[in-house]
Amino acid sequence: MIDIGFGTFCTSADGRISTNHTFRIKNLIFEKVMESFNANLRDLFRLLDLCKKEGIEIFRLGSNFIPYASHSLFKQEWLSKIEPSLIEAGDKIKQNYNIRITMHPGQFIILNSPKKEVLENSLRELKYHFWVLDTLGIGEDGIVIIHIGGVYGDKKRAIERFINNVNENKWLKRRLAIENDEKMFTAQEVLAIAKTLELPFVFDLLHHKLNPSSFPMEEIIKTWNGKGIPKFHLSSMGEGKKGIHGEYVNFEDFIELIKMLRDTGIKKVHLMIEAKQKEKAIKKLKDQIVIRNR
DNA sequence: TCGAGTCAAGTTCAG
DNA sequence: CTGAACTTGACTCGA
Repeated sequence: MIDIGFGTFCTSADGRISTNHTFRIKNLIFEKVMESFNANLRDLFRLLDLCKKEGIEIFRLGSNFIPYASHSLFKQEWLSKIEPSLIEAGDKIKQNYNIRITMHPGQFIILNSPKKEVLENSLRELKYHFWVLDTLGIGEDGIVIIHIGGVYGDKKRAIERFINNVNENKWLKRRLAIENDEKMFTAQEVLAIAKTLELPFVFDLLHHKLNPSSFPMEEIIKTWNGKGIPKFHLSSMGEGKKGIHGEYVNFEDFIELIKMLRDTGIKKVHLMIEAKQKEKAIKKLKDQIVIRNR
């Protein structure tokens, strides 16, 4: 039997608690940053309490935690004013919670873009993510997950660019993890990149089903060697519209992933449940597992 | 107070 | 050519 630690992200199911408070860029001043940051910090602990209560083992911090922190108009000295609160928060997390914290920046982070500016912006954004996790004192398993990026009409070149850009910015390897996406890069392709760069591979079942390929699951698990408990994304298709995350996870999808994992002999995994109903979706899944095992 | 429209950023593809 | 989708909803305005 595989030991499964479930994970949730950014907000509570009712949407009332969020680590993604923000404001409009035209209103960017230090006071607005602090207002959102303080709300995000307060809600982070509310969410960590919720996770503790629900037995959730992994939490994804929202990328808006410090709004516009990587924007060119954001003054870097503001970060040094925020730093003490983050260090304090990190201590509090270590003392009171046993939870893994990760991040997953948005679709704008593209390390294989042919445009110099896009690459630079992406690196700045990733640097901010690393800084947050480092300042909180989060361990090595606090990964930052991204997709490979665009294809630009030549996938081989696009992959080469990704590999070169990571190799030219070696600091990325400390926390970077890569994920297969639902359109462009299959699990098979991401696995090859992960092996070349020695990056952990976060396998996403829904993306794999929309963009299938064949690969040995043991190889995916091997990419996690020394980088924490192997992490997977699990979600189900929303009703009607394709590609959109559903409210809950279909039990069949859960079973499908577990079947893939079972034969590898892995003992423990983290499953990030990407469902709109967040902690409620986890609860429902756990209930179904209990019923199934009865 | 609430629903609708809008929001920093890239890229792709359905329609 | 446009809008919507991915990461995630949150904010803002006007009725």
